[in-house]
Amino acid sequence: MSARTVTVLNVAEKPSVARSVSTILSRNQGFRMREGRSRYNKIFEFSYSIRGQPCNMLFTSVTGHLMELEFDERFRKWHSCDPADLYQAPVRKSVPEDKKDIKRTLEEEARRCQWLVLWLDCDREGENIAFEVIDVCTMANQNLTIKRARFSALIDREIHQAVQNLVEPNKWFADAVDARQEIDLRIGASFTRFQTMLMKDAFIIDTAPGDRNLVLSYGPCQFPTLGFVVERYWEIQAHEPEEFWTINCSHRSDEGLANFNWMRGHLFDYTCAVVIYEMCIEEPTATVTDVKQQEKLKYPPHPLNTIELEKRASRYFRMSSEHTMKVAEELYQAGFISYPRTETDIFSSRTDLHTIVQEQQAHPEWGTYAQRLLDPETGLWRNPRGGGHDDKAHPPIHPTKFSSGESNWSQDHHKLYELVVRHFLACVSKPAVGAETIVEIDIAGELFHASGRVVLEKNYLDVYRYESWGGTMLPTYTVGQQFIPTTLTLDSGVTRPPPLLSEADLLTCMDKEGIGTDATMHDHIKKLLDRFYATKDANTRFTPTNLGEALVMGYDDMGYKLWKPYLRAAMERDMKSVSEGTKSKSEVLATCLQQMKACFLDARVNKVKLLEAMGIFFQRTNRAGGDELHATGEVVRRCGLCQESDMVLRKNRDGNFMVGCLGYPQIVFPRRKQEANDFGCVHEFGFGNEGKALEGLFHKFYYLESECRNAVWLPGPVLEAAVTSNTCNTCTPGPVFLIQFKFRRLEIPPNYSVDHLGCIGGCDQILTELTEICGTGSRTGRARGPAAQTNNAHQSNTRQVVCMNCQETGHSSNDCPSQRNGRHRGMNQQNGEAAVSCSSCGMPCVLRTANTENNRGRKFYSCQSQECNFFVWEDSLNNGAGGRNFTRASNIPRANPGRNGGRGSRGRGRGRNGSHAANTTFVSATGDPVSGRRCYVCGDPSHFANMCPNRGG
DNA sequence: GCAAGGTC
Repeated sequence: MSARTVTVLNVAEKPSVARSVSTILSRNQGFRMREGRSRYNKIFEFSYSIRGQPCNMLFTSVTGHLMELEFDERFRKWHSCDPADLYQAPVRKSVPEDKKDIKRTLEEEARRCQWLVLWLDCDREGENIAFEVIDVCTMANQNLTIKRARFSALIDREIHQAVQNLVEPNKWFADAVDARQEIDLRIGASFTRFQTMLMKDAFIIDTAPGDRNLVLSYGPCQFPTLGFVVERYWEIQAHEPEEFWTINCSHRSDEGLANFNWMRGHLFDYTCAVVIYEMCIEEPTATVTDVKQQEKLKYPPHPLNTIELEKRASRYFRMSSEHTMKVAEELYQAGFISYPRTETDIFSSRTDLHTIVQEQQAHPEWGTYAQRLLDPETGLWRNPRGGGHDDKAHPPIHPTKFSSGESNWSQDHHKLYELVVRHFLACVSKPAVGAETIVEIDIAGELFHASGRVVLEKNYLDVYRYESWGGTMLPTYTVGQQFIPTTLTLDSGVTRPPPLLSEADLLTCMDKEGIGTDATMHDHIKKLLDRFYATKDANTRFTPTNLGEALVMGYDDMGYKLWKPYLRAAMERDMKSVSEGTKSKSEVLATCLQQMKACFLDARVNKVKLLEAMGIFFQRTNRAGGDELHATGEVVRRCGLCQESDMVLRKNRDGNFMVGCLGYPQIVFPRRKQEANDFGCVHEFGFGNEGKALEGLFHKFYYLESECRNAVWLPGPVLEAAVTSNTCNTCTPGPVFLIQFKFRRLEIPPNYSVDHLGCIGGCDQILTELTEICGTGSRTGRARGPAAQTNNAHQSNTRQVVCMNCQETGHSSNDCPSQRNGRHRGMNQQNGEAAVSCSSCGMPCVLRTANTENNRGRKFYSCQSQECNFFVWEDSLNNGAGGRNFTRASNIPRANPGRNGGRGSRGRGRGRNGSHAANTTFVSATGDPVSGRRCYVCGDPSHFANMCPNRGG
């Protein structure tokens, strides 16, 4: 070896890269391979010349991060410190036991070298690993010259270019990761310890039966992932089914059948739909007004990256993302597919796509397609389009070796390899071509359209059998042509809630909000299942468990969005600033940790919210842990209503006090019946009889059998309240224990004392006055999630007030809709607004405001009589609703008059029957009684669901 | 017993 020769230690992020780069750089003379201390990380040796400098190259690798961040020894045990201390506890990086052999290899080789060249992946994590390697190597040899190789693909030109243009390692990139690691560790450990220790002993957590090592973990990625699942679940719970109507038309001719859809889509206003429908059937001749013909293309998917692979495997094969990655990793290790952890969905122009296709020509199933693809005469080839993502490190996932199946492959290996190959062949293929025809017709001024499609060229669809593009033939129509429809029907339907999130949906949410990386998303999803926060059904759809829902609810009640993706997004922005040098690592760490510590301390002060949320779903133990809640409450008196249970003093989640009966239904399950039965719940509140027709669509509610809803709400300004041993001399039946109150000074009139020893038995004038002046702390529940604005089914999970007027939950007697309407009516009369009498029964009508999706804010009059169904839109009285005559329509039974109350409408407004129905008959354009779908409750074609005699009330 | 990120 020449005296001028330097020995260079090269380190890659993984063994495969060390081998690939060594292969490329030693192309002329080859390399020698020898063992290192770690069985996976071999050492490759070869000669090379860097900018004229002869080098003896040693090439080895690590396996991802070499070091781990951890707390100092004395903070590691859970009970060693207050979790809040974890925001300042010293942390240090060290090499864990299972990486010690790699460290020894690096140390030994570094001692022999003059240069260290870092070949870690060119992203922030890679840069951070580079500095871990530098740490280890410089400890062994302080005289090393340190350089970084920048490369974006493992191809000859790129690698040679990288080694001839070595640069300095980027400390900013590494700093960003250091900050991320430290924040993740401190937040994760503090919240996890806090919530686990708080709740594990306080509740019987039957969601995780028999799991003694139950950990209620919190993490900046896993919690927002859970948040997505819970939010969708709440959205479904909050959904109010709304009935709508649509007019359908079909026409059968010699050439076949055409189904025409109403251009208005559907209407929620039944009256309006009927009026239009009647106009159509009175004048049913259809005139063709337009015939459009156009060519449509269906494009193949973009080249495959990790998230797409996971999503498609989940969609096509119901494979979990975690399992997909395991199988993909094995296929990669065996050389059949390219590196499976990649963001890239565009092929580099240097990739030899044709060669990859050529290899697949021998396959019995798709070989012929590959042959056609390579034949220029077919014109099937098309250079792939990218989706705009490039991690600059790895190409899209593609086949790297031909296989018609290996003997050691499982079904899933076969499926996944096939998906990778078919996807690859698809994205180098031409799009499918179809001819689309749209025919528009006019019936009595109403427009309808029908469309048909003929697939002219399947192209990529021939190989990508996971996708289809249905064709429907349409008879020929010409503009001006007239015909009488074969059927013309008014059909009803109901709006449906969105489905539970599927695994593919969840990945989309995470990707969109930047939760996790493509290599870790599946881990976070799996963590939800491992921690018993969510379950996954056979359709890969996720439902939160009671535990998952309670945790999210608890933090939500505190007002924290810790379960939302915002925290992670903010952290990600900070990391970016650090990597760009606009903020320093210490600056970001200081501000972020300060904020998070404040948040942590506040959460701890408000831990009662978490305990209360847990208390909704889980039974308490007698052990320590949320004793702050006074869970059982202090007994004030025997309940005079049920005469079975005690009434106890309680503080609700908003900090308001009440004295409630212990017989109050503690468990309210918006869940499956079986679950309810297990808890002895027999009362069912659902959707009346139509619930049968909607079974599976909506959740019902089950209450405990021996329930008592007796409650006395205390004045809102109560700051503190404690039951004393003094009893009231006047109230019976006794004893009624007196309560020592402390009121908030600013919230009560000046002539009242802040301290008061009071009685809730009815004798206490001061309590009565303060309640009248200041109101109580009762509430009607909150909206959760975007869909919860109108009415929130979720509130049924919380302890609810029972209205003394209508005996329904969801509002107090102060807020009872029936009372409210009464008040409105009074106000209207005071204001001199026109009062309307029912044209059907003569009773006065109440002016109400609609709260349905399509008519929110619109005013309508509704007959006060519960036996009558009359209703009319206010604006239709004034202007005739755009010229249409509604006089007749108002005699037609209304669609959903009680809708303004949502679930609370049961009982009221359900007294309608078919009394008005006889006036309206439904016939097709041909004069026959209409056929097809009608009432969705009983299926009878003679009426709609709103008139169904089977519909409950 | 805690996080998330690498990778085997």
